[in-house]
Amino acid sequence: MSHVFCMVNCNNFYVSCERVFNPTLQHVPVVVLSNNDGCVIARSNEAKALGIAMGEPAFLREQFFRKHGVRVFSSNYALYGDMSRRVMQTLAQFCPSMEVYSIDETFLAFENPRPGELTALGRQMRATVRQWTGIPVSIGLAPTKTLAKIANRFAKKHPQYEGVLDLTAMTPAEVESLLDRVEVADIWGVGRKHTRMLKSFGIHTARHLRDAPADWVRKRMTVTGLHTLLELRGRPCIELEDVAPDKKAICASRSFGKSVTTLFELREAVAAYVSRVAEKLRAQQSRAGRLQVYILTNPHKDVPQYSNAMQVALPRPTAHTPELIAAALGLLERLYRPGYVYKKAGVMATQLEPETPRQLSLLDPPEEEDARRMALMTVLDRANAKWGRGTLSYAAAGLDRPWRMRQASKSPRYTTCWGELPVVG
DNA sequence: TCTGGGGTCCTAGGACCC
DNA sequence: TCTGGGGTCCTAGGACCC
Repeated sequence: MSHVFCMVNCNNFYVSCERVFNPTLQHVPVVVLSNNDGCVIARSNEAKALGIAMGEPAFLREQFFRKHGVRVFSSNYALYGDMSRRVMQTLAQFCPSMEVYSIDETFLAFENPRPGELTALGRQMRATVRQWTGIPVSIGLAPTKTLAKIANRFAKKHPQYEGVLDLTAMTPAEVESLLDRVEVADIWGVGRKHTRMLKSFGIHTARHLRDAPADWVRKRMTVTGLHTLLELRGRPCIELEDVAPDKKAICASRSFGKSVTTLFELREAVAAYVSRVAEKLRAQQSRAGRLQVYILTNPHKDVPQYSNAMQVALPRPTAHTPELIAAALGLLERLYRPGYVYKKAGVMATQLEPETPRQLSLLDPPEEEDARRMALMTVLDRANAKWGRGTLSYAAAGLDRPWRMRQASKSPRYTTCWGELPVVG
């Protein structure tokens, strides 16, 4: 049995989501900013053509945006998350094995396809997603995930492929000349450090890496680098993760929208983040054995710097918000130093373990207390799911939250909020 | 006074991903 | 005024045990 991996990637996903609900954004430069309106994290083709780079700080480009009529949006994750779900549901109809890899990417695995059949199927998938969701996608097919990613890039970048490229339908010589045109930096799994290292040894393209000695790569780039090399040779090492494994760490962190100096404000922020972590723990039916809190000043600014983290083993694994808030605030008291301007705080839960199902009849008193507390958490989660995040929250997390992130240019939550539905007429 | 080896578990740090 | 957030995996090294 052999299968062909398929990578489906949404083109300029966040921008495409904005365009679905706002036709005036077609054919003009559009960018979407990160949380806190910090830097550029999505660009339309027109914005790319203007030379706007991924990750550029937005405040350095404000003049430029105005001058070139660039339409700027804060990120709207309620919208993008919902659109992503629609795209994935559409794709799932074409293939039983699917791994949703990120908000805008998914792998599919086709078993024993007939030669050449997948290009046509890819075209059909692409047209269907476009028609049902409004989102344009590109599709790459190959014998390994790493090669499917490469095929996907070509499908997206070169219009002659009409959005679909199947490496299994090409000759070895054709694949080779394609790998000649891929820089090592653009290979999935090769980052900045390894790029610099490889180039210093004269390895510049995917073909060079494919043909490098395996044991040398193993030594220099660990076993993950070896897997990349083997996958470039067409030997699958990275399997499809059909069922998403439980997360091993869950965190929540944010930069502040305004400067924060007092312990009071930090307490509110940390309590809010830890509430979020607790929700995620319960959503995965896990409890945390350890909790970490960190705070830091703005490393980009020329001000006195302080950054520190502390963690604690919890008395018992828990997903109970008040217990976690108490632990986090205890850590914060010890971390806090007055006299600094804080920019960011974060909370991370680790040593997660599954919430064990309990038999009600066998409860001893402490477990009964535990069950009662978790029942309250369930009520809270249901209310927040139904009426929106933050409907019920702990007072420790603050009310007006002046430290909240900035989102000056957010579009409506067109699809997930009754009050923000687009009006036709 | 000086001297082992083998194994496990945990954490920190680095590299990577989107 | 102003530079994102949330994860994974691998390895080295320390602590501890026999």
